[in-house]
Parts: sequence; structure tokens; C-alpha cells
Amino acid sequence: MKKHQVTIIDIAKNLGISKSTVSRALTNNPNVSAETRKAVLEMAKSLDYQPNMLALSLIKNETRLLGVIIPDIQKPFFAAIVSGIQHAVGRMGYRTIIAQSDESPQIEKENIQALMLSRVDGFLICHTRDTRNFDHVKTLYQKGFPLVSFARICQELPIPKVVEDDFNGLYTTTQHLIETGRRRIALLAGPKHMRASKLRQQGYMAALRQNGITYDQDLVEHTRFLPEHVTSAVHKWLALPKPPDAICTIYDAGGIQIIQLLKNKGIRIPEDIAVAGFGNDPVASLVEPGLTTFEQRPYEIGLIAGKQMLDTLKKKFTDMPPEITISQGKLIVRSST
Amino acid sequence: MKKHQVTIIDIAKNLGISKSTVSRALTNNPNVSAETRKAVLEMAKSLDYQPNMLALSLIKNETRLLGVIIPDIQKPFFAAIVSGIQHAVGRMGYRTIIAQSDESPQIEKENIQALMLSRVDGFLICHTRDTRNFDHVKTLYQKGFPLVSFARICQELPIPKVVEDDFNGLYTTTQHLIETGRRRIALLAGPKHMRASKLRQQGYMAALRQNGITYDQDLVEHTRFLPEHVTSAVHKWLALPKPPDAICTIYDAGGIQIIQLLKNKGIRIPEDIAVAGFGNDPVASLVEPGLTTFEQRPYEIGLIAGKQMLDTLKKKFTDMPPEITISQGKLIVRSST
DNA sequence: GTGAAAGCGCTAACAG
DNA sequence: CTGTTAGCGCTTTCAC
Repeated sequence: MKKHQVTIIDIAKNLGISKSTVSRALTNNPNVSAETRKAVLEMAKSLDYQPNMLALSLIKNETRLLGVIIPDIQKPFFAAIVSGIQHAVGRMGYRTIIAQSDESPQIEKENIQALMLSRVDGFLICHTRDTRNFDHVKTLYQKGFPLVSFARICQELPIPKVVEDDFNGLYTTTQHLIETGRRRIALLAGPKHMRASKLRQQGYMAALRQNGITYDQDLVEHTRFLPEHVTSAVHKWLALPKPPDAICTIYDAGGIQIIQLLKNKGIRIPEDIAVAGFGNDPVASLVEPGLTTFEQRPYEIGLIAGKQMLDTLKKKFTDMPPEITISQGKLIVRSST
Repeated sequence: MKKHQVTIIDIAKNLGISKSTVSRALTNNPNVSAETRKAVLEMAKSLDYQPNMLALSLIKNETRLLGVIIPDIQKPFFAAIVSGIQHAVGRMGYRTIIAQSDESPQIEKENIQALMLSRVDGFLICHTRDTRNFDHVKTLYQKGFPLVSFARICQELPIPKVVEDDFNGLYTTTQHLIETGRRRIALLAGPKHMRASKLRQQGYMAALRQNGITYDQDLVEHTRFLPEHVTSAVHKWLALPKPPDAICTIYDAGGIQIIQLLKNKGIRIPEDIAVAGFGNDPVASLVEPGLTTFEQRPYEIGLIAGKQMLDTLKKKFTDMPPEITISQGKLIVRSST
């Protein structure tokens, strides 16, 4: 069981001085004589004194704890972001409490509520694919919590945001597909309300338009990123009178699944149908054929988000216009196209 | 900036009663009249009162926060474990602070130190591949912190431990290789001091022995799980007068890298050399050929570890013999063997 | 049933 | 330089 904790009072008693003096000695306050400080430090060491951060937090009203809200830590994309965030804020002494929403808006809300009670110093949030109501975040904002939104952002608040190279990503990918001779390019998109999905679709459409290819609504399918949706989308496309000669997706996992599906059907990639993804997941280079994809650097996104948080934390009182940061990406061509 | 927090004193003043009564009403203490309670609850709601967990933690000396120490959240294995832990302890109201050691024993030590100061209620720890000194954990133990060790465990302490199916995993895999006609089976092991690596190697050797195959030291290489080590091990084996006809590894990433290496050299898998892994990483099924591997369920390991922690937290005062839990696994045969 | 007071561990403002 | 006092927000005796 837990033993009695050594407190500054123990040190004070042992030395026959007041606890304020002990506190001063311990906090490098100049108003302590050299010998007193020495004695305190020695006693602290011999008693194995450990300051109680809880008491400190209560006084300073700061915990040096940051809440990180993500949908799923098992997705390499989010794991990398978390890693970046931790490395960015860690050197300033901040720790992170990671909370997973499991893509449930309700759990997301509960997690935020709980971390608010734990008095974290700020929140870095990536919403679920289904979050449409942002009242819980607005509450945080009103309460004055430093906020940073990343990847799946909340646009209704003037807070720092870090996003992927959405429009450009699909524009570039589609352009590449067209340049390699494809004309009937299908798009596996995400939920219609999702900002990132909309932007990526716009990039796709812009590339088509620019090359004089008419947009065919039959070639665009919206998913909620579930495998079932991918399967039915592919089946629908293959049953078309004129099936696509290329499929691009707004996320790598979808692209990889499509590769598997097409291979199982004996369809050659890229000869019959080219496939492209988005994100450059670790697995994209391992599948056969390698998945052409638009690289994102989630670790960098985390680093940037962490830094934004640090900034927000520092200049609490300025209200410089919060910006939206776009993490640059680039196309990685592999043998799937 | 942060606004003034509503406290029970605000409620008390508004109602003209004492803060003790407010506290009682809020904590469902029976010694409050129904009407007072009602008034307090209403006032709390209208003021949007949020209890300050910090103050509570200071009094109760418990934070409902658990420290999770892992080498690298970007490894799917650890990400899955973390997920399991969170889901196990989350329903009991515990949150987790994840700290990455980046495989550095020094950082591991610092992280533990820091979380100790933050007064987490317990630690779930997976050590770095290079951790050999466990003094920092022993300190925790002496201080009475509930501890659970998983995957890369500390054997020097009587605490709950959750490990993979190490011996059996490589025994089964090697057996399978032998049954499919292989005789010169190489082993890509881990650091010599690492318990899991030793056990897996023992499983490998047991299978050889049982089949009357003499152990050839040239066929066993120890790595620190770095790609360079894998490359040089493979080169060394291929340069042997009698190269191996199979390679088994104690971790999937190694197996996958070997597959890539052999393919690049035009060596056929499994015809020329069979390859097997350990863990069933998500990618193992995606490479070509699919990697035969011994499945572990890291998510389950996390669940178990989380439950052990919950138990430790509950029965603080009993000292039932702490056990070592082995997460069962099974061989998944794919086309690499 | 309710209020006053003490205390969790620590810092900080105020006297000397 | 050092001790005393107050207070962070809350629970918990102890009186009444």
C-alpha cells in the first residue's frame, strides 16, 4: 500500500525551521541563506522528498496536462500525430492524456467533459467522422481553454487549425492519372459533410475540369470509411456499362482494400484499372502492387499542432488571428498507376 | 483567457448558506434537507458549476490517472495494447497518460519520474529493448505504486505481468517449418538479454532438438530490431556455404523486411527460402507473399493488463501472489512458407 | 440539518 | 533572511 508521503513540513520539522523557508529553498527563491538552502536540500534528498504536483496545480491553476482527443490510436495516421504532439509539447514539460472516441461523437463529448474536469491546460482535438455538432467544443472555447483543431477540424471557432493538403492532394493525384492516359476516373470519397472529403473531391473535380473531362456522378461514391462501403462501391463501378479505368480514393486503407478486391477478381493493376490512395500509410509501400499515393506526414502535423498549442498557451492574452496551417504533401508514384 | 471558475463558494453565497452544506448536497450526503439539496442543484446548474478534480485529488490523494509507459506508440503492437488498456480502465473512470520512451532507457526513467510527481494512481510499463537496470521501477514499487508490467517485463519484482506466447510461438513456427520440409532454419532474434527474445529462441531450439536437427550457431543472429541489423544478418546467411532454406524471425517487421530483401535479390519465397514472423502485424497479410506468423492479440494484452491494474488498485492491501499471464496465440500460415 | 473550522501540500503576501 | 498568515477548492470532523 501507499506509504506516507514526505512533505515540506517533514523537512521543516526535522530542521526546526518553518515550511515557508523550506519552500523557498526548494524553489530557488533568493531570499534564503546559503547554509539553510544547503541543509534543506540535503534533508530533502535524505528523506527522498517528492513535491506534490497536485498541490502545485491547485495553486497555480495549471496542470501541465494536455488533452488529446482522437478517434482511434490504432490508425497509423493518428498514432503518428500523437507522437508528433508529444514530442512537440514534451520538451516544454507538458504531458498528454490521450482519449479515444472510437469514432463516436457521444464518446468524444464525454471524453472532453471528463478531461475538462481534470483541468487539463488545453485540448488538441480531431473529431470523429460523424461529428457535426460542435457545442461541446464551443463550451470549451467560452470557458477559455486553449484549443487546437487538427485533421478533422472544427471550422466554427477562431482557433488554430492544422490540416492536410486536401485539395491539392486529390488535384495532383487525379492530374497524374489523367497524364498516364486515364479518362474514366472513379473517386472513393468520405462522408458528404466532412470538410476534408469535400475539399479532396473538389481537387479531383478541378483536375477533371481542367482537362476537359466531364464529371460523371456515377463514378463518385461516398463512404464512412468502412470496408463494406468500399466493397459495394467497387461492385457498383464494375457493373457499370463503362467501368472506370482508374480509381482514386481519399484514404490509403480504401485504396489498399480496392487493390485486394480487384486482384481477387483477376483484374490487372494498373493495366485494367489504376488505383491511387491518399496519405502514404506505412502499408502503402508494402502491398503488391505498391500504392501510388499522396504523401502526408502525420508526425509533422502533430509537431505543428503541438507548437500551435504551446503558442496558444503562452500568449494567452493576445488575440492574433488564428490561422489554418496546411501540411504540405507530395505525390508518390508506385506501380499501382 | 481563462475565466473565473465557479466554485461551491459561489453557490453558497448565492444561496446564503455555507459551503459545507453545498458540498454535502453535491456529494449526495444524506444530511441535507430535500429543499436545500434541490436549491443547490439548481443553482449549480444555472451557474454551470464544474467540480475541481484537482482539489478532490489533493484530498483523496488519488488522481484517477494511470501512467502508461511504452517505447513507441507508432508501432501497431503498442498502439493496440494502449487501446486495450484504455478500454479496460476507462469504464472504471480511469484516464491514461501515455508516455513514449523512444526506446531510450534514460527517457523511460525520466517519464516515470515525471508521472510519479504528477501523482498518477499506478503504472503500466513496457520497457525499452535496452532496459537492463530496473531501479526506477523498484523505487516505484517501494513507494507503493500499483504496477503492471507487460510485453517487455521486469522480472525482478512481484507484480502482475502480461506477456506474449513467446516460447510456444517460436516452437510452433519452427515445427511448422520443419514439417514443410525445411532443415536449415535460420533465426533472427532480438537482444541477447531480452527475456522475450531468449524464450522465443528457446522455443526455436526445442523444436529443432525434438526433430533431431542440430543447432547451428551460424544460423542465429541477434538484432536490436533495427533495419540495418536485419540486412547484415540476411547477407551473412546468404554468403554461407550452405545458406538457410527458411528464416524465422521473432518479430513481423523483421520478417517483412526479409521478404523485401529476398525478393529484390530474385530469391523465390517460399520455394528457395521460406520466411516466418511473429505477432501478426496488420501488414503481415498485405505483403506479397503473405507472411506466415504466430498471431498475438495485443489489444487483448492491453485489456488484460488494464484489468490487472484495476485489481491491483482495488485490493490494495492483500498480497496474493502476483501472476504472469500468457496471452495465447496461434500460427497463421500464409504463402511465405 | 447546518455552520464553523481544520486540513490536503504548497506558494505567496506580509511582517519583522 | 525567516516566520506567520492566508488561500487554492473541496471534504470532513466537530459542534450546535
